[in-house]
Amino acid sequence: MRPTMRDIALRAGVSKTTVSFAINDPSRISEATYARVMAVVAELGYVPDPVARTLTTKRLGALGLLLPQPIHEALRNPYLCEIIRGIGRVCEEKELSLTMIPPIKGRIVEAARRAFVDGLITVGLGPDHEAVEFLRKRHIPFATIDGLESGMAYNVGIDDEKAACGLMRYILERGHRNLAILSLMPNALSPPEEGLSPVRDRRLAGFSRALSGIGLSLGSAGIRVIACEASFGAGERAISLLLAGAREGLSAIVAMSDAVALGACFACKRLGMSIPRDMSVAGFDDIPDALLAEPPLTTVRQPGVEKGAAAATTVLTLLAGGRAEHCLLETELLVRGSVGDPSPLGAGGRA
Amino acid sequence: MRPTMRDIALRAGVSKTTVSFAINDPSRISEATYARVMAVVAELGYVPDPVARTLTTKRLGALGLLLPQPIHEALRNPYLCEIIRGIGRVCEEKELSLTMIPPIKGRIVEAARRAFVDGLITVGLGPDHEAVEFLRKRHIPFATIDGLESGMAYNVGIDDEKAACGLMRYILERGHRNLAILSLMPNALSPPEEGLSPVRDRRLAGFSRALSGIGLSLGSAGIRVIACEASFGAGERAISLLLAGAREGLSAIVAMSDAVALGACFACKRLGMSIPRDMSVAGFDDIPDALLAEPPLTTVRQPGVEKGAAAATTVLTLLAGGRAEHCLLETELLVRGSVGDPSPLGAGGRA
DNA sequence: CCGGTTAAGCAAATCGGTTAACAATCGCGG
DNA sequence: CCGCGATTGTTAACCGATTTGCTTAACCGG
Repeated sequence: MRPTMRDIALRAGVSKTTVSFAINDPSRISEATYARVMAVVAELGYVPDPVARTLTTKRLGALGLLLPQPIHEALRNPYLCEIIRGIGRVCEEKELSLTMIPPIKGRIVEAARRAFVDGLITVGLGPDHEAVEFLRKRHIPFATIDGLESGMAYNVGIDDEKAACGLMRYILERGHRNLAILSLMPNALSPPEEGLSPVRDRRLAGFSRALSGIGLSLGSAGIRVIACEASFGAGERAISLLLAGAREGLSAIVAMSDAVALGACFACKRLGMSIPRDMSVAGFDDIPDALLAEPPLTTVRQPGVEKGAAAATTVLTLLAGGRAEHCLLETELLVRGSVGDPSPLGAGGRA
Repeated sequence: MRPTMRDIALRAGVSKTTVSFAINDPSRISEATYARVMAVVAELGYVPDPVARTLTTKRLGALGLLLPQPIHEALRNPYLCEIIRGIGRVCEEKELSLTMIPPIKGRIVEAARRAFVDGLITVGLGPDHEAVEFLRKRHIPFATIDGLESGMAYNVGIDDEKAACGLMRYILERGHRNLAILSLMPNALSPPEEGLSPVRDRRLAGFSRALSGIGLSLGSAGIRVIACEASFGAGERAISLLLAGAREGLSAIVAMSDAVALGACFACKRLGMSIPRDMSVAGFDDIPDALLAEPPLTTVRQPGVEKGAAAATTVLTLLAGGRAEHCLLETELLVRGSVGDPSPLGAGGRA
């Protein structure tokens, strides 16, 4: 069995306290004793049990990320990876580890309960989500990413409404009137009580505002809103399915995530279409692949890494007893090659 | 402050023991008492402290992944993401969380020390790595991925030598004689004592064997071996640098990872070359992007997700006291579009 | 009415550390 | 040679749970 402090103390002929001092504060004991204790420590290969230590110090040395989906799916989402990388960068600096906490039995709050961490970060959860409520009640330091700004939780995000509106305006300015909007799922794995995605709602609102600028709405003819999981595969399937039916003049696809948009591109290409000649596609996030795609994807850049880093910093501030605040990051419309003019083909197909 | 078991006991007018029973084994107490206790539990929002519980139960409910690099860099590596996804899938099933543990002060073993986990998984560490030795000494259940098969640790991997040899044979059969091999760094962040990468060494051995089949070696004229971090950016830089000098007849680039290969492709394209007409590129791993690239990347598929899952399963087996064994997974040469015949241009340049 | 089960609840030990409070020893100035 | 502070080490309480025995009371058949 693994040696404990008692074993060391016994073998070195000192008390547990002395061993503890040798390890945590050598200045408290004589050099000779220190040497003797450490010799035994080395001999038995003793390492203090981090768990036991935690009981009194109250520090685990870990930050937790409450994932909205199973790890297996979450890491397929490049945008989420960016966020994790940002959190990781901060953890790195503070010598913390990062625990990814998937929902248990589909419930995030259940996962939050058993978390072995000093602080938590959530993604996509509004202030009335049961998990957020739980964290507040338990006074666990935490920050939300892509949640809602409220008195209930410190949030890190962007102005989704404005960004989405800007993107849609651009699409409309290019002349597109016949669109498929690939929205997000309410929440990948959510039973109703898990609450809806604040991000999705605000982006839809942004789209809506842009549309209303030219007298259209999300319900207008020619505007389809399709809920779609945030993954390449989901985007591909959604568009394949859509185009398998009548194309009905569709000239542009606007997705709420780049992963979905790239999936859509893939589906289009497989059907022999050329982008942006036969179909325009726009995304959201600016994941690394967006730039590498051919043509490079027109999208809204949002700083994923910075989001993660800001959230982690917020949690650490809270942990240190400091006063935190909401954080709103900048976005930018990146006009690249995937959006063109409405194709004559598309227009023709409509008739 | 967060309520403890004592608080509940006091308020419910029972002993701590009774509260513990109410939570862990209600059958041990009367229904009336159970109800009373749980009412107080609900009222105060009590949740047992997982850390304290662990002290006696010895189960943390978490698996740890010892990363060879900081999280920030590690997650940029799609292949590593695949591995993590595989581990995640297993964690999911067992309701465990997954802790990503970056090196501390550049030392993996230091990170292993403070890990709050039931079992660990390492990536790319040989049996003589100090971290692996530490884990053995401490009898922590663990498995290595891409390590070496040995009596010291259960390993999950592929036959790197054979796979690399197969890939190189194919390249040589297509007629290429003037190559750049993008090898891996000894280890992204390793001081010498961190040990070299077993994977790299065996793949080089495989390349070497294939080359020797036609009378060449890694040291022959026309064969360059360039160490390169396992990332898109590193591959891009390495090739940009290489091609900035004289091209010297180079007709093919063989990388040890797809990320690097894709970076190399990008660099080539930016210089106006067409793949595979002007330059052939082959990778290793078969990450999702490999198939999506244009042209799709010729590569060696190795099952990243399965690797992770197998390693996690191994650790769980060990944890349950069972007997584990090494796991050697299958690879497959995927001939796609990125490798062609040596270009006349390349051949000409050599003169 | 009695001995023997069973059920319900509790006190105390334990897990492996940290830390406050205190005791013993030493050195040194006065 | 006394007394005081600094140095070194120890004892014991504590962190928040689990778990082993033990006690008490209720119940049951004979």
